[in-house]
Amino acid sequence: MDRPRKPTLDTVAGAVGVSRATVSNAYNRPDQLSAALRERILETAASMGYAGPDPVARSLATRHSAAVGFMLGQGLSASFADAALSIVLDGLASTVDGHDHCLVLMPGRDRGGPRPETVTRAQADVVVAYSLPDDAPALTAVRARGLPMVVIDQPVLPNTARVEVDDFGGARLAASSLWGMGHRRFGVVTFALHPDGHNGPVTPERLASTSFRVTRDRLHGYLDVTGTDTPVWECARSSRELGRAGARSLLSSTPRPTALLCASDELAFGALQAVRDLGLRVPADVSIIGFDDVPAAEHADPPLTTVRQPLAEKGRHAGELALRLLDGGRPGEPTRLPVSLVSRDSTASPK
Amino acid sequence: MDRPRKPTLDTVAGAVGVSRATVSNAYNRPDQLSAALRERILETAASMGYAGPDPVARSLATRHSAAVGFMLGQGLSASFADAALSIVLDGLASTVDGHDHCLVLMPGRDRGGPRPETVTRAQADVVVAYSLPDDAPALTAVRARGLPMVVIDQPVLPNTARVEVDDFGGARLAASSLWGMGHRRFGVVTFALHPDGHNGPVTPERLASTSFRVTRDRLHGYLDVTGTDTPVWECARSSRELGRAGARSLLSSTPRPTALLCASDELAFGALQAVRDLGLRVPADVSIIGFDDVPAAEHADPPLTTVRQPLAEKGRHAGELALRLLDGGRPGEPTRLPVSLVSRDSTASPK
DNA sequence: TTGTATGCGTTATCAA
DNA sequence: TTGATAACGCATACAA
Repeated sequence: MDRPRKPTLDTVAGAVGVSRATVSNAYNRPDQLSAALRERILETAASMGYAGPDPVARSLATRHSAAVGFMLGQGLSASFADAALSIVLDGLASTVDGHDHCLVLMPGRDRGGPRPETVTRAQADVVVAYSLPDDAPALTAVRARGLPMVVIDQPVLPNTARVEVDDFGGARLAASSLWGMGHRRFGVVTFALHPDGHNGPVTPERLASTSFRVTRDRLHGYLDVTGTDTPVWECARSSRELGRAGARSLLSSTPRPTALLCASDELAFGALQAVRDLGLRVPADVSIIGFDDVPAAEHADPPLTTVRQPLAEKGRHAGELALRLLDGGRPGEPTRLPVSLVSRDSTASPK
Repeated sequence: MDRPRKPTLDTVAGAVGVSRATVSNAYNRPDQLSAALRERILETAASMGYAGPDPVARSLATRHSAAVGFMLGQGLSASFADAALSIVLDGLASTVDGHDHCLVLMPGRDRGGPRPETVTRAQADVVVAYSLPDDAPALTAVRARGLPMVVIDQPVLPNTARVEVDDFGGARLAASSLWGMGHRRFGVVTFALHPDGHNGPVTPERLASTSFRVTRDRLHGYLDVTGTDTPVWECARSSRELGRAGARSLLSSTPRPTALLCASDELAFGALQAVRDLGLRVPADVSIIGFDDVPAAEHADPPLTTVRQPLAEKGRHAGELALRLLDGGRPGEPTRLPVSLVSRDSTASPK
């Protein structure tokens, strides 16, 4: 009743009448043996139901698993609305897959990233950390294993490869454009300052101790031009729904802001909806500006003015960095990808 | 200049003055040695920078890699635009992570699923296939490796574990509800019938040879009620934008349909937008109905009437099934999760 | 062009 | 409670 044991290199070697090494070469170094022999080996291997060298055994022998780990701050469903993550991940996955590497997912459990045990047990040669809080335990676990790491966006770690964008500059760009149009009363809708699930107005104390660099930089970029007394609403996640609620709250204050600066497009989409909810119009009554330039921004109603960052490029570059680290490359200086303002129809001069 | 070799079980065993087996037990079978010794081992291990047993070596010895592979039909960016995938994936990831298993991503390259080589080299004990076309090469690769597999939704494979919903029944439910309200002129917006990237009206020939079971069932469920002469528009992917374009086309025919049946919520969101584009109103001028009941459906403008399927549950169940297969369980009969109609404000009787 | 020998870092069986 | 020892399935210098 016990099924036949799976064939191994040895099995097929025996069947063909050659040594194990030769069969191994047939798969990994075709130039090391005659085409005829190779053909014969592959054929009988197939007929025996041998699907090629076992990946795990190969990994042990070569001492690399041909996999890159991907750690993210939240669960997958929390990020379902966040197109930015999807695009980055897609860029990363393509790059990695193109070099015959797998992507091992390590989603965040609590809000602070993956469990340390998950990291400890994952078979990966290198890890890409996506937008983790400064003190994520998973980071310590990666260090403990001595795995090379590249971080996307945050946190800022000494001597660690990183790819990021100029969040401060981008935010400043957005705010300046609004200021230049004549806006003087602003509201800011931001995503999390801390991984504690808070939704609501931001107090100065909370602002002073953010544990997300990206949030910090974008916020400071905005406030740098609008003034530190600008009301800020914090959303626990970057979601349309939370953005809608935040914007609604901001817009119900008197005097009403004439422009809303949003830390992400997703939040801005919510803000767009909030303006509609209140019977107002964009940009006639309220200007809305986003950050990221996800594909939907162009098709929003009205098309969203936003700060463009090269998302796919970010993922691709992180992948290349990771692969280079595997090749013994040094972390080097962080790569800073360019941002730019994309002016569409959600902003205009105030009446 | 060569860095010191990483410590192994042997290294710490030597340092503590015990055998390799004992150190192994310290990590895997705490009850097999005295607490004191264990403590001492763990301590010196930490001081030597040993982060625990190497995952790859462990996998070779135990003969399972503690990872489940996840194959999907498209690239990540295309798929993640669809909240349904994210939610399913989240359910799967939680389940799997809760049992100390990793998730290895195998995104589709071409439209037919992951590359076979990707599957061949992936370290996973079991694979879950998400909504692949009937003839995906990746499926053959999984078979060749003799890996157990559970498929979500499609394709239907003999003797293979599967979790699905009653797509035909759900679609019928939706159409019947509209019919009951008095609608007689319908349009259908569907996602891909074939993995060939086609966008446009569906001919009877194309309809007759769909390679996606889910599409087939939902479509037939709709047409079963509305009649086979109902115009159908096919979108290459389930995206808001494509749905918008399709709906716009359908709505510009004369006489205009009074109701649009969409194969997914994402397509329905696009349809909602299309109605607005044309200066019409939902549901006064056109009724819209979706499928899935993603979270955004409830917050759409207006809130979307749709067919609810338990997405997270689908992912969780697939995860449990996969884990059970690993435990030597038999595939068993496919699990069919229930669907139900959620009536909200995007449907009403025609004027 | 092919074969031999050894190492990769564990787990697991069995004996002490 | 602890320690030898044999798998696990493969890659790779090196020798033939």
